[in-house]
Amino acid sequence: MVAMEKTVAMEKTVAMEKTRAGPSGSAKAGGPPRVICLMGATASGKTDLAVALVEQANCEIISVDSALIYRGMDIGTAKPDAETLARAPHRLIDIRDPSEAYSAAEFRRDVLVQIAEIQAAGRTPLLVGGTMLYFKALLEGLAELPPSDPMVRERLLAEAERDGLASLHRRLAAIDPASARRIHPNDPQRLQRALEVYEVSGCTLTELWERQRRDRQLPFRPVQLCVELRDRALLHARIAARFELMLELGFEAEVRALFERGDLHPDLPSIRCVGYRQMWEYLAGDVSRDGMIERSVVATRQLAKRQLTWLRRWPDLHRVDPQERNFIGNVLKLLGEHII
RNA sequence: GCCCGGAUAGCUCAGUUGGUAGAGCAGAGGAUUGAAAAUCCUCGUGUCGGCGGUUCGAUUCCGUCUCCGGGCA
Repeated sequence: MVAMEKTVAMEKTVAMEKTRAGPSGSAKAGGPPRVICLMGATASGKTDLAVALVEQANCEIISVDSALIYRGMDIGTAKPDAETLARAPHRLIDIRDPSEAYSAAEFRRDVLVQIAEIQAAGRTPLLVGGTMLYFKALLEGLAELPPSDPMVRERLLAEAERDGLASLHRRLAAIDPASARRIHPNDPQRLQRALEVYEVSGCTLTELWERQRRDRQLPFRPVQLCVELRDRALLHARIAARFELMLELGFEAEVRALFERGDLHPDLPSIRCVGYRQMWEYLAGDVSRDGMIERSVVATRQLAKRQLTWLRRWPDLHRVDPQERNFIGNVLKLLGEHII
């Protein structure tokens, strides 16, 4: 009887790990330490909540955001201001120059180091952000693949321009039919990546994915929270208001400084960020100021929508709405059940 | 007041030699493995401004009214 219970409990644990280690069960005694994952669409109030948590619990923030990594990109990324950062320091912000690239794999490597450091100091890591692929890379791992290769990418891009995307897709179908079936012929980025992996490693993406270990144990157990405004119209209103505020805070001058550096261009991941891309077009004289504002707000709404698509089917998520009364108190209570 | 244009999807507009209409954008849903704030996929019934007339049939032609531009007084 006792043995059976033990077996059931073990199976439960294994199942939990497979589904990204859900927060069910008591976390206080034993087991790997907790980390808090705080997710949510842009402009839904993640930062405010994170700062409040830092002030009321023994935790330390790590940013999970592909735009906050860039130095000199502060206003348009809604990076917390200096005063906020002094109160609630964020790790993994300002770690790249806008001319540089970053990746989910680099994030995974970096974030594991930061988590270990915070835990060694006796605190709970508080991961906050909206880059859902980064959260996924951390929680589920990535296959061992070669990093991107700028030379190969350039060659593939030239090939696509010369012979068309269909040609790339045909070539992929010949070497890796499974990937070709999965990747839409109009998706230049994934087509390029699949071919790049093959050219660099000699192995197909499909082969390398199959070698991926899915039963990896995380060195922590996540409590996953999602800040979600249930009213979409309210989210849209907040997005529009926030962009106006960014303009008042000097967003145009911020992008102009990048524009005038001379070494940056609109194909860079940094300049493709929401708002920066549109302000760049305005500075280049391609759209009017009103057009820039409209397109920036639209792009932000579309970003939020894509984030919500990730979140909608995300497992083991505690959803909290900043509109509810005693919002922070409720979150603290929820976390208290798992951590404190 | 007169003349000329407009009025069609949330927006900008195309179109129907008379058989009740379709693009782009927006929006919604989805995908997402080293660019991810990226990249890609799917989704289009709307008194065709109102009223009347001609017609088997009008969003289309005619009349009239309303509104919006522009011009002339």
